[in-house]
Amino acid sequence: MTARLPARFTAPRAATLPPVSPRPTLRDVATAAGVHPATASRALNEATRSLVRPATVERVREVASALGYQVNPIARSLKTSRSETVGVLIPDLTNPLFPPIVRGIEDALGASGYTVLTANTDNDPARESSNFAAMQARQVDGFIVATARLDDPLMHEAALRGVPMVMVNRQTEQLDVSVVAGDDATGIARTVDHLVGLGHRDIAHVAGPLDVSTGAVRLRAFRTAMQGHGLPDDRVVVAEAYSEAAGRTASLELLDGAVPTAVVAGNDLLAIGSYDALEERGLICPDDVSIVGFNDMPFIGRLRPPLTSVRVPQYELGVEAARLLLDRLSGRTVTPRVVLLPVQLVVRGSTAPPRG
Amino acid sequence: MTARLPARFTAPRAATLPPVSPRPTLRDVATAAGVHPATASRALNEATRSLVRPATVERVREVASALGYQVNPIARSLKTSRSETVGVLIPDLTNPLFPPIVRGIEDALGASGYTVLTANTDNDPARESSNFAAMQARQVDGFIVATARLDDPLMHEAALRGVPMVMVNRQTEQLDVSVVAGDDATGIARTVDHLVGLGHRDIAHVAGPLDVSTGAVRLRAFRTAMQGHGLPDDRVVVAEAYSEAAGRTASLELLDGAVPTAVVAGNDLLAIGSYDALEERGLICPDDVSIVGFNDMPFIGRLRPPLTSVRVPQYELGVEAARLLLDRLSGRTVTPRVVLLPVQLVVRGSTAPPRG
DNA sequence: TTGTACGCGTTATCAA
DNA sequence: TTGATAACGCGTACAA
Repeated sequence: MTARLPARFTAPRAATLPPVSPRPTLRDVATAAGVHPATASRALNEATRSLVRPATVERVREVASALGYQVNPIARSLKTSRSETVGVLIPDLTNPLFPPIVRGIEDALGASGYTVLTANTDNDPARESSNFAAMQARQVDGFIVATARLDDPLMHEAALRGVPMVMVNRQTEQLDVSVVAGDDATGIARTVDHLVGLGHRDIAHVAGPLDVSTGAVRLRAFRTAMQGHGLPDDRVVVAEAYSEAAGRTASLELLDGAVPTAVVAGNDLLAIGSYDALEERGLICPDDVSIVGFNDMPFIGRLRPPLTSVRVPQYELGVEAARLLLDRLSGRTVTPRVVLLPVQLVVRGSTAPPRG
Repeated sequence: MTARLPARFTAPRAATLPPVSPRPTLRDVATAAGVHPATASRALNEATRSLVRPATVERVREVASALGYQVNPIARSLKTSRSETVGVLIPDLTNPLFPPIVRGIEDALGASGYTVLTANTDNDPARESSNFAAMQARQVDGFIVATARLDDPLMHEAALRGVPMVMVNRQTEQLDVSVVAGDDATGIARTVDHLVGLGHRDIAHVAGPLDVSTGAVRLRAFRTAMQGHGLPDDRVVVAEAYSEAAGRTASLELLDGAVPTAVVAGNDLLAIGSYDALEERGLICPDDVSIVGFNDMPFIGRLRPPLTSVRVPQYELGVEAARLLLDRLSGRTVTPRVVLLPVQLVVRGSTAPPRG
C-alpha cells in the first residue's frame, strides 16, 4: 500500500530552497590563501607537505578549513588512477556467515580511509566476472574475495596480472594470492575427536560443494580424522550448495541408507538441513543422531536443539583480510601469505553419546 | 598463526609479468573507428546516440567491443558530477534485520547500473555525520538511510538541501523525505489481538529506544491496541537499544514487579533478551509468560521455543526503497512518499494461553 | 551529422 | 620553496 503524505507533510520545500552552494575547490582555497593551486595541493597533501614552507602550509590549511574544503576524490582518482576504494565480492549477504566478515572488512578499511564496494554473486561465475569488471572500471585499488572456487580462472588471471587481492574464507587451488581463513582441518579433527569421544563409530559427513575449498578441505579432513581413529571414512554425501535446502536433500539421501549415529555437517546451514531431514524421518537429535555444524553462526546456539559447532572468528577474518590487503596496497608486502585463524569446537545440545 | 607458503607456491609471478596493458580509452576507439572522440562519445552514449548516423554508431560500437572498451566512470563523474553510486547508511550489518534489506537495495540498484557504498554507524550520530560527508565527497547521487532518529538534524538539513534520499525502516519526525517501512502499527495491533484472543489480559511491552521511530510508533500502537481492548496500557519498559543485552535488562526490570502473562517485545532481539531474563528467573516460555517479537528475523522460528513474530518483508523493503530513490534520481518523482509494506503475524510456539 | 574547443578538479613535472 | 603548465578521460556547447 502506498500512502500519500497528509497535507501538512507534503511541503516540498527542497524544491524551493536555493541550490546548495557549490563546494569550494582547490582553486578557491589557493586564491583565498594567495598561493598557486599547485602549492595548495602540496600543502594539503600529507606526502608532499614537506616541500612547502611551514608558514605557507599553516596558512593554506587554515583557509581550507575555514572554507570547509574537502578534496574531490573523483578528480584525484582521475589523476592518480587510484580510488581509495576496495571491492568486496561475496556469494550472498543474507547468508549469516558473511555479515560479520564484511563488517570486519569495513571497519578495518574504513579506519584507513578506504571505502568499500560490495557485490553479491550468488556463486554465479558470470556475476562474479561482471561485478569484478565493473569494480575494476571504477578503479578499485584492490579486492577482497569470498567467492573463490577451487578452479577460478578469473581470480587466477587477476592474480597473475598483479591485481591486489586477498581471498577470505575460501581459496583457489593455485595459491598465488593471499588467503585468510579459519583452520578448517583442525576444526573438523576436533569435531570427529569429540564424537568419537562420546562413543560414536558410525559417523557420516554431509559435505559442502567440492568445487569450493571449504567443501574439499573439510571433506579431506574428515577422511583423515576418521582414518586416524581406524573408522570407515566413506560415509559421505555431498550437498549441492551451502544451504538449508541442499543440506536437507543430502541428509535425506544419507538417511535412506543405514542411519549413522552422528553427522558432521559441512557448515551450519547444512546442519539445519539435517535437522529438517531428521524431523521428516521421525528421528530425534541428539537422541537418535548427533549433529555438528561449522562456523558457529550468530544465534545458532539458540536453535532447537542448540547446535554444536566450530566457532570461526568471522569478524577477525574480515579484519585480517583487510589488513593483508592494506599491506599489499601500501607496497610493504608483496608475496602472498596464508593466514589461518584458530577455530574452536563449541559443544552444545546437538551432540550426545549414541544410544544403548 | 601465520603460515608462510611452501616454496612451490611463493612464485611471485605477478611481479615479473609485463604490466597489465592499459585500458583502451575513448580516443583509442575513435582513432580505430576513424572518427573524432566526440563522435565516439555520442555513439556510445545512450542519450546522444540519435545524433549520430546509424552506420557510424554501428562501426564505433563494433570497434569498442573489439577493443574491450569500457567507459571510465571516474572521468565521466568528474564531468557530469554524478557517480552512479548510492550511499547506504545502516546501524550495524551484523544485526540480522539489515542484510536482507541491503541485499534488496543492491539487487534493485545494481539492475539499474548503480553501485552501492555502505557504512555502519552503530547508531552514533557522529559516525553517521562523518560517513554521510565522506559519501557526499565521493559524489554519491543519493542516499538510503536506515539510521534515522526521530530528531535527526543531519537528515532534515540534507532533505531541505534537496539531497536525494530515502529512509528505510526508520524515519524522522519531520517527514520531508520518502520512507519505506513495515506497517508497524498494524503489526502490533495484530499481536495484541492475538494475545488477547488467547486469554491474556496482563500484557507488557518491552519497547525499543524511543528516539527512533520504530520504538515510538510501536509503543503508541501498543497503547492504542490495549485501550481498544479496555486493558491497562501502562505496563511498559523501555530498552536502551535494539539488542539482546538491552532486552534482557529491560525484561528483568519488568519481572522484578508483578510478572505479566505476556510480553510484546519491540523486536526479535529484544524478545531474545526476554528469553534470557525469563530463564534467569526460572520462568518458562510460553507456560509462564508468552513472548512475541517483531521483524521475523531469519531462523527466528527455529529458536527454543520458536518465536511468534511479525514478519516484515525485509528484502522488499530494500527493493522498494531503491525504487523510490531511482524514481527520484531520474527526476520522475520529486514529492516525498511514505510506503508502508504489509506485515503478517506468524504464530509459533512462544505464545500460548495463560495458565489456568 | 560531425568536428572543435574547453573544462570538470586534481596532481605531476618542469622551470624559476 | 613556489609557480606555470599539462594531463588524467570524458561530455558538451558551439560551430561547421
